[in-house]
Amino acid sequence: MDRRQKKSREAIFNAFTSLLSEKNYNQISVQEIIDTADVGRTTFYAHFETKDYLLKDLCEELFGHIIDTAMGLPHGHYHYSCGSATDSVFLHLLRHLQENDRHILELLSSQNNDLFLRYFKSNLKKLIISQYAQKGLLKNSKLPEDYLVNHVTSSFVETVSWWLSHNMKESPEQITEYFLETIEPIL
Amino acid sequence: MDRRQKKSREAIFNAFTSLLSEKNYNQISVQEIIDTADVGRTTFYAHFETKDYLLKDLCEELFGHIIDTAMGLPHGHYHYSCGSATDSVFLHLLRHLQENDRHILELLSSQNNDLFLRYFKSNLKKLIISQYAQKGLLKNSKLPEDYLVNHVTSSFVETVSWWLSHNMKESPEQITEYFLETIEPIL
DNA sequence: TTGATACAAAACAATTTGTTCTGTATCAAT
DNA sequence: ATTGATACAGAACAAATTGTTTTGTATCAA
Repeated sequence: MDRRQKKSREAIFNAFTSLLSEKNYNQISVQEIIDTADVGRTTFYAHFETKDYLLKDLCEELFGHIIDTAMGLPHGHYHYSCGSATDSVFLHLLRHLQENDRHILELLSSQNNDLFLRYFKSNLKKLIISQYAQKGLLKNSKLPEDYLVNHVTSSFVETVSWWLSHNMKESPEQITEYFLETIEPIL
Repeated sequence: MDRRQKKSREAIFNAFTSLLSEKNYNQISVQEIIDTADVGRTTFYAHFETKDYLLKDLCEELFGHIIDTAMGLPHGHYHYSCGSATDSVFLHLLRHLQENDRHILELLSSQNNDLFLRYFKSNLKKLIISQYAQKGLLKNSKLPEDYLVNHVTSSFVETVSWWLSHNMKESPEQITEYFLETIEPIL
């Protein structure tokens, strides 16, 4: 990709991220983003069709990256090693989040919380499916598989959300244990 | 309240609801709401400060009503009667939703899903707290109480959401069993 | 060096927002 | 039935926003 493109795209992402951490998505205008990023109006619309697409692209970069690295990991087997959870994908995800790559934590803690949690969830679901559902590891239950997948996914997202609202006082290991405590009994 | 006020307020709510079921919240302008509701611009702003407040008020009416009637119910004891779930508050809520009061289902199934689910969740949390947490019924566990409250609340909201996405093919009783299956083991 | 392209700047019409004015219709209370 | 209060419609308004278009310049990769 052209250096100029990359630079502009990055500048817009940064401006958008910065604005999102201090005000509501709906209250951010394209004009503000342009001014903050210090790029021309033409440039913005050359990169992003609308503000919604900007959000979508940003989220795909953020969560896509996190989930993809988790996808590459050797598949965990938390359902065999109840309790310890040291090699859970979930623990890996939490540690990754803790590194706060690209201010992702600010976004997940912002007023627009739910905006990002939604994208987080949709990406995470893919991971859950590829790691567990596809292998039939979620079938030992009275519950429909897609209900179970959704439950596990949203429970993890909610766990992260709760963790953030507590200013991440707990360790990733502790949070992983909390999470596994809620889902292991039903798997 | 003045009949005229009630009439205008109702007309705006209906217009808003109708628009929400066919397009995204962000893409609905005050102008559209005004035109659909057939009220003057002055009237709209006399009732609602902004579009966001309109949404907030609508949600409070919708969920406040449902939750309040559930609040009035004799407190359930699902944690004693594992499995049957016939007198669960949750079952009552599902039945209430099924009646589709004021097109609440259309809203909960709309593109703006998460918008309403957030309000649903925040109201539901109050109910959960008043029915269970306050009585210390959620303490038999290794998990922090507020984590547990959040888990139970969001699990129910997710369950409802899943139900809706399945066009509510299952009975409220069946859904209640699914839900209790996921949370009873950890209480 | 060259041709392609990403860009800035400016101008543009169309739309939106929230406010303010004037006059009218409806209300509840006497 | 009359009255005073108020909710309303309609219109006009400035300010801001949106997305597009045009023109010229700077930067790119080859």
